[in-house]
Amino acid sequence: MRGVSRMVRLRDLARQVGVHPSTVSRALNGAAGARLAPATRARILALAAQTGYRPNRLARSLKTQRTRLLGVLVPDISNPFFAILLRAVEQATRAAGYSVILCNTDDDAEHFAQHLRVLGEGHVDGLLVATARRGDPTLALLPTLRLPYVLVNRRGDRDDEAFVVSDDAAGGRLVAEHLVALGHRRIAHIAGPPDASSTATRLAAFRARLAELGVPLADHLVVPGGLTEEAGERGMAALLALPAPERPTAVFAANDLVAIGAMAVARAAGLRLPDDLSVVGYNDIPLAARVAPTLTTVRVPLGEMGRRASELLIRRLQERRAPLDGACQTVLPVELVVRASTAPLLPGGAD
Amino acid sequence: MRGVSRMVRLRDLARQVGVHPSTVSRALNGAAGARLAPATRARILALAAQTGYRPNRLARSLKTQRTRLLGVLVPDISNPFFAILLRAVEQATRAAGYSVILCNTDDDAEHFAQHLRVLGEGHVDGLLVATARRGDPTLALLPTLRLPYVLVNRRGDRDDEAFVVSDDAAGGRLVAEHLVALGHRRIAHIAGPPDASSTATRLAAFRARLAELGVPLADHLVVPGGLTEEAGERGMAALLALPAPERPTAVFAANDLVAIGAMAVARAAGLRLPDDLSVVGYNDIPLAARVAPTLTTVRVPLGEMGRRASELLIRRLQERRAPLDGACQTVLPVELVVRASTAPLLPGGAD
DNA sequence: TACCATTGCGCAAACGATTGCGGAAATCGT
DNA sequence: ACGATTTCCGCAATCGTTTGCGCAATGGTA
Repeated sequence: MRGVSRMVRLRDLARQVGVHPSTVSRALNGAAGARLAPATRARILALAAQTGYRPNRLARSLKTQRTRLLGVLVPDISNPFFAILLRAVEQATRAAGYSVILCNTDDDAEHFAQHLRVLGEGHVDGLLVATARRGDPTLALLPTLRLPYVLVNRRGDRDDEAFVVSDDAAGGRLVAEHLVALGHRRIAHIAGPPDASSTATRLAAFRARLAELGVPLADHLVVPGGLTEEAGERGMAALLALPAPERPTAVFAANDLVAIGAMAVARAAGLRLPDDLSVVGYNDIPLAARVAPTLTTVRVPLGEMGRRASELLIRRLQERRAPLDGACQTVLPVELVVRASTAPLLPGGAD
Repeated sequence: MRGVSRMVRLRDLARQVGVHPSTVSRALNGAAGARLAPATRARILALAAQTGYRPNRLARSLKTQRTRLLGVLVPDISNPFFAILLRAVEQATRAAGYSVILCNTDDDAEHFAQHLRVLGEGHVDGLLVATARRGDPTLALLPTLRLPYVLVNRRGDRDDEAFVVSDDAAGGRLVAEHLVALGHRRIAHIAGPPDASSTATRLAAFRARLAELGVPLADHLVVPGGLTEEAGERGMAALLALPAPERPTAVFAANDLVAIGAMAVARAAGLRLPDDLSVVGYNDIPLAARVAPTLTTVRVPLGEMGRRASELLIRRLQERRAPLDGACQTVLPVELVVRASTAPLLPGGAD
């Protein structure tokens, strides 16, 4: 009705070849154990190729209950961290024959719930969730959709969920050790969202390791932040507002973007980096090696994380009702990358 | 079959209320001119709310031929430019009740064609294409899908296509004028893909304006590049390999990422920026204001572009077969943002 | 020739919604 | 109280596939 020539349907092929539609379906899908005369199959395939027949996915999906579409929920796609994660996910899922529906939540429960409502209406086979926040009641809606899902980068409240994350605790400890080894004693943190397991775990481990090393993290040197450059600016502004003797000599930022925002404000305030102030980021996005000074940070295997999560989800789609064994909960190792934004506390001090 | 309790269907509601499924459909869709007893409608709506009924989108889409899904094709989502564009698109389409299927093409014709094949199978209502490349034969597949589409950021070969782009010609001219005004005479360009209308148009206008100003662009100072930091590194390396007297005093990079890569290499080679070398980027991604030195660039209204393109596509979806009038081809203005990466040619020169 | 296996393919019922049409019931005017 | 309208809603077809079941040939064996 809508175009000049309607789309060619299975039924049309059947009529032209002179067989029943079901036969065409079997010929095209090469169903296992399809008892079908090679000659007929050949005639059908030839005509299909010639007419450029493409099966209607909607109809197929309605019947088979599988769409080969995956929903991916991320907080903010303009954040390079999630963009790179998404890229890896898209590549891995495409290789497996799936496409991706992108959902941006802005870390907002209402947006999250709204997306979940849409996704639950049957257009996706499974979910990849990078937006989990602990204690978020809307996260509990997830299991009610009866869709397989895998959490990525952030864990949720439950212990029986599939997830692929990186070792945030180890990352937090590495940063603590690095800064203390450089001689820093007044150390600050610009925090991420307190309810994201990734940033919360980092902070907890950072704090614990500092305490172990005899340099406890002062509460007033932990300022609230976020995941953006603006958050870094605000956080650093708060730290600079402290009386001079209380100001930190080193700052651990929730992520690289926050670190970059913080460095901009510090420099604008006349501080020399890293001499007057050491800054550490997190994630090692490509940019971290480009800013001046180049950023000391913790490398998270972003591509690996996206790929593993995608593969896990797809595996779980195939073997429905697979039990949740250890292979479904993955923690990937991280690595400290020392660059030019951190330096020993006292210039000239040997150790 | 698959869960404990099956999903509740239209038919189930009908049975419980004691009406025909078609009545339930009419009650829920509030069809215009739906003659329906308020009491029945109320009973149906109440039960629907109580059971948390959600219509099956696949079935609905099969019948109505509309999925409320849009395909978005971008070259590389990990490039902040496209990530930000995509974010704007996602926001605008969500507001209109559409979701987005993300397709990464890596500027590769084979990937593009592959995605197009999938998208043509009926899961999307329309396409937003940010990957157009002139002379690309696979781009000609686009109209064969019989799907409405809008090109964004890059134009194609045809004049009768809907598009929303920014004024690349004006951008190229602005950069030319800026650099010449600063006194530069040996000016280089690290090019983007020659078949992307955006970068090609910029270069052509840049070259033309330079010629008008009496500072023609030397062919050997136009080096091939790309859109990534690596491309910027390679491009700058090529320029630095020139004998010293031929080296440029200013470089216009295809985009901000390329500029950042180029600056890193230049600095590593011992050049002081901007004193020894001025660098101009393009797009004004958020990062451009964060690198050191902060980057002179051309601001492209990215959010506006994504929003306008989305709205245009959605409008064209609604009024099918709308003629392609002027409102379907939009060119958005750009603006030069002067920061610290460009400086007058001769330090101390008054003008 | 009769019988059984096997192969090839058609039939029809799904999947879960939407929608033009028409019949029955309610309402109205006289 | 009766015909003409109007209002409400059911019927059945449709969207384009997939798939269990079973009928008719075909081929092989006794």
